[in-house]
Amino acid sequence: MTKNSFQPRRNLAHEIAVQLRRDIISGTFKPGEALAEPMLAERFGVSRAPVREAMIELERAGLVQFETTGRTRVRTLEEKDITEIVEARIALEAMGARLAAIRWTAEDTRWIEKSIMSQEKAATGVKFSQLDIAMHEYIMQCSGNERLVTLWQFVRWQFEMALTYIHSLQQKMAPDLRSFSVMGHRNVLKPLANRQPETAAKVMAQHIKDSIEWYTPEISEPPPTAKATRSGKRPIPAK
Amino acid sequence: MTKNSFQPRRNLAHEIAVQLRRDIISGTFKPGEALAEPMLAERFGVSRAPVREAMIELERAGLVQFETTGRTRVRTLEEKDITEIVEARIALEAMGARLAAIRWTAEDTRWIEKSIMSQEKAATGVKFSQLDIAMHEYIMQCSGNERLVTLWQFVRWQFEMALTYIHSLQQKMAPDLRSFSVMGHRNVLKPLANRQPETAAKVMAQHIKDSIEWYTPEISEPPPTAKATRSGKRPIPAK
DNA sequence: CACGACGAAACTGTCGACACTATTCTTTCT
DNA sequence: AGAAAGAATAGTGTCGACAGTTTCGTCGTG
Repeated sequence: MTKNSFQPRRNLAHEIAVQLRRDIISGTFKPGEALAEPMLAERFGVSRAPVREAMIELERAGLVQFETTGRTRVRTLEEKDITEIVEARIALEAMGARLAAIRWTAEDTRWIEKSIMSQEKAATGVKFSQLDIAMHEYIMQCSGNERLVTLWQFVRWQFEMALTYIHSLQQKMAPDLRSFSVMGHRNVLKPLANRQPETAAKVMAQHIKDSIEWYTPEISEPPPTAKATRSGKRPIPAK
Repeated sequence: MTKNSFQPRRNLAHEIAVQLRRDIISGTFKPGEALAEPMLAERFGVSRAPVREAMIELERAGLVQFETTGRTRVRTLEEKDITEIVEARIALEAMGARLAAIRWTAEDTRWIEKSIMSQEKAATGVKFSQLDIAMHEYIMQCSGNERLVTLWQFVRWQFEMALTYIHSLQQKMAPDLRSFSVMGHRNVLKPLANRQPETAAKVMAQHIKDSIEWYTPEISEPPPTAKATRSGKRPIPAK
């Protein structure tokens, strides 16, 4: 695997961005919710400057959106957004798999096999998703294309946020979904290990398309409107 | 064509980012060159705050890079970078063409035909490239996937920057290169107009791959090292 | 002459302040 | 009571300042 040489600034702003990203993905801040700079500054115990920079970093990751007035809100998630995210994932990961197949090593195979074994043992849907995403990330990095990985990261976080709003994953995972996904992963590994770029691309695209078929029917909860989530000042959780 | 609903903050920072992007793409600031915030603040007649935000926006577009110390430099361009950019373009634009073919309209066909006619009349390589990129952008927006377009924009600016360092484009365009490119565009239009997604994706990928084959042999100038460009305080050009 | 240490200059990260604008609440009039 | 107008509250955009750190230039020494 080729290492990704991208290194973000290691300043306060980045730390806050990481923390805030976690909060958004985990649902602490809900879609449509306003993110006021003074509020966040107090929450993290810093001034507004680093918060502002963190906002920009999150906007680029597609987790928040700026209004024309300058206000920032957590990005809302609708049917169309899921479609877009998946289409973007397919575009990037198909190419990622294609390139990864070219440079694939025996060590990479071992890594994936180990990951698949962990996936089979994952107790919850959440845990499984984490392992799933980690595996996809590994393959992307095997592509050796730093830019492709960077672009993928943006989609990845949006995807993780979407997963939070898919109910079924929050509970114990359906055995058939798990075995289906694992089978998909085995199918992906095969052309990679055999160094068949075109097949790897095709199988990866199909795998992503398939796995989302299992999820989407479950996206029942309509994203709460901004008004609904803002009503009543939510107490600021302790840092 | 579906309109892209993304709207950036319309503040000073964004204006500076746009201007600075132009300066980098046009070669006013050269790869490896340090971009000090006070210097840019003076150049644009603003304080450091908007400049800082502009830097983050440019970093996301891949035009500048942060060092671990916090310094910002114009991103360097090497052989590998061109490869990465092209691979990313293929990934995104193949998917873009695939989706665009689904929603393609007669109006879109007219737009492209008009663009191709302009391309045939373009006097310089630079002008041709602009029309070329505009056409690719149009197709991306026809995909109807806002996220795909956003991701593509990042690669696009890096690609434009790379073009600046391809000498042949700066001069009068070789007739055979032009007719070759135009033919490629006609080939792309066909499956789009016929609404053949898979063919459109394949042809678009091939077209990008082909057109870069014509360029790359010309990338002879090694990117100047940071040291070379920093020697002697370059006078700040008037705004 | 090369090289390392020291001091000066420059740059970044963060903060608090202020003007201006958007939003919310209150009051008044129909 | 409902709507419109105005006041108060909250938030954004930008600035200048300061501490800490890096970088650059210079001087002294082997």
